[in-house]
Amino acid sequence: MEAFHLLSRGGAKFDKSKFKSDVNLFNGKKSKAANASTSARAPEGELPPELDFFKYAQGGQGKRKASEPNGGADAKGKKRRVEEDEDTEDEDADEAEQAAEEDDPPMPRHRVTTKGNNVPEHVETFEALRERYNIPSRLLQNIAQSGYKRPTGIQSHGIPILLEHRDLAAISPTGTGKTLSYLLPVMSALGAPAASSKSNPGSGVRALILAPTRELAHQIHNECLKLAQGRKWKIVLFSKATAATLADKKVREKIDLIISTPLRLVASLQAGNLELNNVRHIVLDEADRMLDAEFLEQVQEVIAACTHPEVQKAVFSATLPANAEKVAMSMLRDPIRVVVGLKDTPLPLIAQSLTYVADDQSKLPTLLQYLSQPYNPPVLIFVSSQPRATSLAEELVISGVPNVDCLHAGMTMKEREDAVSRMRRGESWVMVSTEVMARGMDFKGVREVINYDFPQSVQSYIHRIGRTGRAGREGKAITYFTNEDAPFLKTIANVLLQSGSTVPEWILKLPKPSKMKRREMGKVKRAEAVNNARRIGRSDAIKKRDMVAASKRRKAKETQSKTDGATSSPHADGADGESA
DNA sequence: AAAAAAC
Repeated sequence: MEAFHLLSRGGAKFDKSKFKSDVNLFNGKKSKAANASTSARAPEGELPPELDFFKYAQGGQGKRKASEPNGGADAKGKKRRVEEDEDTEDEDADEAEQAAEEDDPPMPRHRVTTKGNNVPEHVETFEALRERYNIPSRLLQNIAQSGYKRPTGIQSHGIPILLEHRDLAAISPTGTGKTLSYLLPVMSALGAPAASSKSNPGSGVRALILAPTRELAHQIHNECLKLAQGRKWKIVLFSKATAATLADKKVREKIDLIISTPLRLVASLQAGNLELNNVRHIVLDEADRMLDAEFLEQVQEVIAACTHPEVQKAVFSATLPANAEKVAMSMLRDPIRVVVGLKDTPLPLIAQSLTYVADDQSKLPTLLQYLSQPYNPPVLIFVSSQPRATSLAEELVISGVPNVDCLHAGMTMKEREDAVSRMRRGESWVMVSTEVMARGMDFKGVREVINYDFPQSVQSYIHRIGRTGRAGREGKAITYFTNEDAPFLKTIANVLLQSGSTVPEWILKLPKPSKMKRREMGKVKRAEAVNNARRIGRSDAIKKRDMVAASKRRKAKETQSKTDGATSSPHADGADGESA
């Protein structure tokens, strides 16, 4: 483990300034290319995709099915719909300068469709919001300072809806500024800080934002702090530590806004340490994820605790499958539904491809080969489990790949945070991760995503590759597939087609496997997974290292009673614990 | 259809 950290961080190898200039070079080139392709495509009018678009957008649900047939038929460039989007959702606090230097990529507009009663008119500029809704000018200032210039599609439509206190289901592609779409209205409605109105018993937590991972909650919190500059609101990123302070009622009464993962909040509710009866705004980010089986109960419990009659609810996501949408709509009151671009379709800005790799063993050589040639760092690599993330990262380090990092939820909070910061600072060239990183995370610099392990759903695919191509930048996504992935290959291939990437003929000719067949193959896959898929490569080097580590641990245990906290790397055992 | 994440 220590070897891993040393190697991957290896000071000598990492030449930051060089990296930076590479990045700049890339940016310059790319934005020109993006401009060119935009202007080339848009004016030509590409009728077929446009027509397709309207068909789907107006039809509402079930588009995926409808799209499959012609996806196969007209193939290729045809399916490339209008360029959409983009905005400037930026990231994180420490990224302000980076944003400044990268400046504005082209911002093609998305088609937007809305459905619902009395839909408020959209705005073209942030200034228009002040005229119409009288939102605090300090907030507008902070928005400008954070580098936001023009509202994106979801912002110009979603913000007025939320400012008029309507419930909203918003579907907008990855990297198109959803975060600001809900933060601005919520913060605009927040009013005076709870701490300042002691006489008012109706203060306390007035807004709640729920996200599926700690990392995403943290990122939202950062964004929130930027918008809140100059105000005295107490904006809390919920964690074990902050939850512990809530035993004191005075502390919780001063909170204005909470950003949290659901379970954390449920724990505090059940402990009787939190009142949500004055919450006026609830936002579910990554809504389809928040409403799937594992989270639904928790989310419902939180929502049930928000008993104020005027509570406004909003759900946001880049994907919203029909069943999730049903659940979402049933929670909302007289909702408005806004769809930007094509539902469940990635951005055309992302150049996607599929790579055949026969079987699991063939993946590592393929990846090493890829990384031995010039690529655009940072690359984000997705695998299907924590142990696979750990061992793939180790294999890469051992193979001499520079600046390799790893991030999964089995790591300690500190390790996770450190990994994210390295990523944000541009120090990671190759980041190996699990689904934790698949949703919402906004690393502007990510130019390439590799699905080392095949994604388990269309939604997962869309979100994973959506880590690149953000805010109008171009991106590249490669997906490895093995024979075992065959049953799900065609579904993903159709997603590629829909978003303007090309797919080899033979894949399109694959029959759609029957449900039974899929189930059968699923079984085989699972059985094999149990047998061999925990670790990636199992090189001799790693085996040896593991044995050494194991014996060290044994020794450490024996002497533990004496030396206790003195071990140099308490976290190493945890992260490496699965090595058995 | 299934793992990851949430604590």
